[in-house]
Amino acid sequence: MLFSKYCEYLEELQNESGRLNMIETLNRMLSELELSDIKPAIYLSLGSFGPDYDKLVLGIKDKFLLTALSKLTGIPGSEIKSLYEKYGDVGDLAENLSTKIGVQTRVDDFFSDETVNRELSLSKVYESFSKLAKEGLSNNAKIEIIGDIDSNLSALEKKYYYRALVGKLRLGVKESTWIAALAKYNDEGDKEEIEYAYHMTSDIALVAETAISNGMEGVRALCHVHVGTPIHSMVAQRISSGEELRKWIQGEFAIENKYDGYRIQIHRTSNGIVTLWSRNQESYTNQFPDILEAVEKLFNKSVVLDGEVVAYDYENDKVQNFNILTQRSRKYGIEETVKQVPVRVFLFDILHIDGKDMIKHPYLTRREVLKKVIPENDIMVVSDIFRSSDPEDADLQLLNAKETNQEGIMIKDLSEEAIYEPGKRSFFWLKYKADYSNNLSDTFDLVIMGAKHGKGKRAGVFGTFLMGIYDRVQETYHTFCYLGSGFSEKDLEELTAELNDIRVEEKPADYDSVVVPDAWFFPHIILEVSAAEISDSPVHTVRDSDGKAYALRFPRYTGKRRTDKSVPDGVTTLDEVVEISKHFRIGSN
DNA sequence: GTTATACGGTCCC
DNA sequence: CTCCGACGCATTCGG
DNA sequence: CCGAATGCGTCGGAGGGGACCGTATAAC
Repeated sequence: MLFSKYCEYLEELQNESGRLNMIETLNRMLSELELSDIKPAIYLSLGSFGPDYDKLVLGIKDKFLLTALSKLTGIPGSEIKSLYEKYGDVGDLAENLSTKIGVQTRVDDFFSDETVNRELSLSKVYESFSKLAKEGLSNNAKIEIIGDIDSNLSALEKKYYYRALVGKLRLGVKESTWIAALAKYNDEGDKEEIEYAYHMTSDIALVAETAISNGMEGVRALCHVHVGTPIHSMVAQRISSGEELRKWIQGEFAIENKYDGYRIQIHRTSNGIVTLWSRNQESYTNQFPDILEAVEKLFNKSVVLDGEVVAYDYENDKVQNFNILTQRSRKYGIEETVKQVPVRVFLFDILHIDGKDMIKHPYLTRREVLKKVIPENDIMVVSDIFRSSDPEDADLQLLNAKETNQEGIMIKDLSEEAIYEPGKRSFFWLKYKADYSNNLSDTFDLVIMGAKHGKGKRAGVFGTFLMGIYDRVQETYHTFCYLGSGFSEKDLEELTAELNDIRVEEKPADYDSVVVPDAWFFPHIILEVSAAEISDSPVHTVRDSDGKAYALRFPRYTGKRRTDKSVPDGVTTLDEVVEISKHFRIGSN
């Protein structure tokens, strides 16, 4: 298929509303694709370049493309930047730049008369992305590659080419859309089976190719655990009160600690090859040689395990703060960091053992098998459960979790139906965190200091705000976090209009900020903000007397505009933050 | 020429 | 990770 | 009784902090 034809389909999707129409369009596209084009067509439509566990990473996002476009078109960077503020999308920007310089292009075409030969195929364009993913390319080399493709594209093609480069097609097409389309594509198509095959292989394009070349029989053959290939993890539905759990779980349930670490899936093939995988099917195999070694030592069967890895202080028997663990995600100096940041894996599930899938068994059965399989050792332990049938226990355990600085609790259905549901946000598992519950969460009254322009559906309004607290001693404002979650579209429109009236050219003298937003404002608007914890910050400027800086983790607008409070007295103070930071923390340091 | 810093990108939550 | 909004599907409401 | 209204769950795409990595550039 020609890239131009492919883009016409994308444009159609862009203009459609309603999932059913999109599915119909995707099916027309499918029927026209060569078999060899199916994978590129699907990966690209998702803004990706391969299955998650083995995809190309370009290292290109909007900021880079703005400088690239400036160099390619000769338009000054400042002008490109202000146009980007307007469009909020690099694809839309590239499309419109191209019509802007279209006159010159057409003159060139007139003399070269190669318009026909210039039509690029979908596969050709797709191949070009692998050139960009090569390591050690200079930025100029990348721009050259992009320019080579760009010069052969129409305005419409540019729109989707540039969107693909940043991995955001903004079409409303994701894996589940393709699953629905594939189910419709073939009369026998069973949506459940296609979805299941996808969750077991983590590769929607493989499932599509299989469905089209081998039919449902081929798809069914994919529906099992492939040891060595990551499976989509089951994740929990959230609840905000103990009694809410009765909506989903009728009988007995298990309460577990919710560990604040990385989700990890551990695979060992029958011939002893161990691989480790993240929640999003990225490899952890190189990151955790300590876990790798333990698995190699402890098992002699094929096995797939599910758990959470945390940084662990073995001396004091304490789970450490999440940010300590993140030091383990590195490419260099791994051996030293293994010693500096020891970890422990809390296992809570087993998906496969010795040639048999465990997925369809109830939780207690899976746990029994898991316990039997894990030998006594330090680094890999089976997480404890507390069995109960009383929702009040959930509230009690959550209180206890908050007291002991834990993230929250997990509640798991113990009925016979409660199987492992790969890839699902399942109601068999519920997560219950203090910051979901109104009476247990802390809030802050922060003042808007600055803002950045929104992108995509937030183009034209401010999309995120720089929020600050007030220091009564120094009489200065310090940045505490950016805030972009929790706003309705109306909120953003109103705030944008209001803020434009109090916008100032320069950063006010009493603002202490390292980060630089697109716009600065007089301190005036106060918003209520809630968060999960206070973390140490390398960029924000809320500092205690030791000079340690803080920021909010998972900040969101509660919807409460504090018009009842005024600046600066109504703004949360430095002293208050320092006080709250002592207990508003998950794990130990 | 070498080292330090800035900036953007990718991934975890 | 959190949140909003659009959509699809099921159930209830009201003429 | 049936179309309209409402409720609920799902999905996609906005947005957050932080550690690390790679490239470019400034400083030495």
